[in-house]
Amino acid sequence: MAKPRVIYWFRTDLRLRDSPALQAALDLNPEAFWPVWTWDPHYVYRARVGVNRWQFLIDCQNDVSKSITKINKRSKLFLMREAPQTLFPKLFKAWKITHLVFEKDTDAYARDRDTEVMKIAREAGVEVIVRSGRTLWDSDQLVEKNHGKPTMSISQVQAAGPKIGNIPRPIPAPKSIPDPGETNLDFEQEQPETAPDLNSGTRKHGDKSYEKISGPNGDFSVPTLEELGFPASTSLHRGGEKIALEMLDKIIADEKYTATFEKPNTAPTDFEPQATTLLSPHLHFGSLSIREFYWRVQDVVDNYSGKASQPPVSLTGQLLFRDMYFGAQASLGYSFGQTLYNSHCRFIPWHLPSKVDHETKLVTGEYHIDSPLAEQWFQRWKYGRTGFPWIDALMRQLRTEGWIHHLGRHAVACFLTRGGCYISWERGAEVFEEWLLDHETACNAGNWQWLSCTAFYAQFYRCYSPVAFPQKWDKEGLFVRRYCPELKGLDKKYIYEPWKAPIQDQKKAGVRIQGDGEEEQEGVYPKPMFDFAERRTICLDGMKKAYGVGLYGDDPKVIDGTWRKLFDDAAEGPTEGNTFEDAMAHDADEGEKVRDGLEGGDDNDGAIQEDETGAKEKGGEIKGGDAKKGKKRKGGQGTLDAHVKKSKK
DNA sequence: CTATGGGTTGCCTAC
DNA sequence: TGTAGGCAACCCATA
Repeated sequence: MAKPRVIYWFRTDLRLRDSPALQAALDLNPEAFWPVWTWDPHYVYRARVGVNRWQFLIDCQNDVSKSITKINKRSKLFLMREAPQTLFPKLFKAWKITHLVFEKDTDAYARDRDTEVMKIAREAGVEVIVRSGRTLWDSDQLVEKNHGKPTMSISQVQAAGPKIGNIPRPIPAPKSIPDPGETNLDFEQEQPETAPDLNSGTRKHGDKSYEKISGPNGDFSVPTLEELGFPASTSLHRGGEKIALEMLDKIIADEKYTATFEKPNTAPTDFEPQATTLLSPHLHFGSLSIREFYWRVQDVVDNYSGKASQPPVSLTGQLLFRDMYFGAQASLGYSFGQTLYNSHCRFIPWHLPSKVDHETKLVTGEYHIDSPLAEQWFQRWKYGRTGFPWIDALMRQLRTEGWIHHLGRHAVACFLTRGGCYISWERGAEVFEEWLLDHETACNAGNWQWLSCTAFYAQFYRCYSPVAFPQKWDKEGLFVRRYCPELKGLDKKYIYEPWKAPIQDQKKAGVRIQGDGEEEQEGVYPKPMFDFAERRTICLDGMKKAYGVGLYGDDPKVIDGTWRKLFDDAAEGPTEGNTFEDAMAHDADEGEKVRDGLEGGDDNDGAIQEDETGAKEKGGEIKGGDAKKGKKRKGGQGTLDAHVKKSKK
């Protein structure tokens, strides 16, 4: 019998140490062994990936490639610029492959992709070996032990996990890797569908990564940002297994930190160094094994002489949350990443709701601009120009460095959704998806649902203040001064509410608090975009109302638009509730028309119609007639006074 | 069935 | 400077 000819398919497991799937591949004792990465157009064009995360991925790929070459100088990571679904059938044949091995991935798209690849392999007579390794416990098993239901609380994970068994100890990196076989390719490269390209806004020129299947030099090398058309990374956080293990070593060496870590007591305002581990991007790309992290920490905890912290606040507790979100996603699939058709996500009539294709039941990637004012708030939030320094500093840190502290994420997420703007959590999740180095679909969607009180968490009356919360950690405002340098000279008395600084103080500090942040101006910081206390009250009322109505994303009333009957106009959000009698008539239509009907857009197309550039900055346009028109049309949407009065009755 | 306590990470005021 | 209780009130697991 011929010896195995094996492709090991790297995906979110960019490491050599503690990779159960890689070990399984090597255990086949292959005659020829190709470590492969497929440059999937779905990731390149259809996922939101900012330049910093591209760099991190490339770092990880280069590092794993180097590590392979170190063990066998004839081998490396063979990066092929084509979708796996079309590449593999050709590759199986050309290289006479007998086995395909990879780590299990429960992301919704990954499942579809892998199902297709497994079918292709079966047809080609190639044996597929899949090993779980991305989470503490296999997510499907976790769901099974949770009575077949998505894991929606940490106590469920703590009950279900141990029923599967103990968390395995990490296995060492392989000491040898067999030679690859031939690497000639005598087939054509399938050209990808490049549109829509969700990353076109970041590219400075067109993507060149599909010009040749083996790369510009024909050596299967890892792409460069230049090849992808992106500018240079702006983050100092770097990827790769080597770096990840060094970081872990450093953390573990500090026994007290490791054993007594309590997440809620770490300061979100700390920078250089940050208060948490910064290992999350490595867990995402797999440059660090989750079991490696778990056991290195657990061993310190077990040997600690003092009082160690416990899950869920401890370091290992953080990993449980990750498994919880993975379990929820494994069970709910695509719907976990959106509100509509999500059986476990509460329906709240947020502003800027996602557009949904009712045939596929999936969000389209676009959204309805039901309120120009909300859109303006959203843009100001995204680019760190809200006029609230704590929020702006965090958003600027996120954009330039790709990472913010977990509690900082709480602050900006609460502010955008239930505690300020009343904008859909899905808008915020998209921004995080683009900018976070550690973006993990399951964790991102889960945490946004948590913070917006649509799932996992329900105490919506606990609301983060953009002034009081950072005061708890950083009275001097050092964090704000670092990321909003125009406020550097301001007295600490005003650092979180600069609009209160008298004009003399502003002059002394060399900053003027004026304008709406639409355009950046040297020495100018915008006024706050709303009165936070007022907005907090309005949002709280809206949440109370929506909780009372009690709809979830898969409710027929949510899908067909009749949810409006259950809301009145006192509820914040584009409800136009029971005063909008004709809305139902429009909703009888199918598909996109349903959502269009929901707009109640009859005579105001100019004000509410979004266009291709809708998500981009609109300059002064919003502020002009449109904003006024929107306000008027919504009758209370932007009229804070009316809402405040109503909320006080 | 109801009652009760807990839930990784709120804010404010009083002592 | 730290802590307790009120605030208004959510869901869920358990008894």
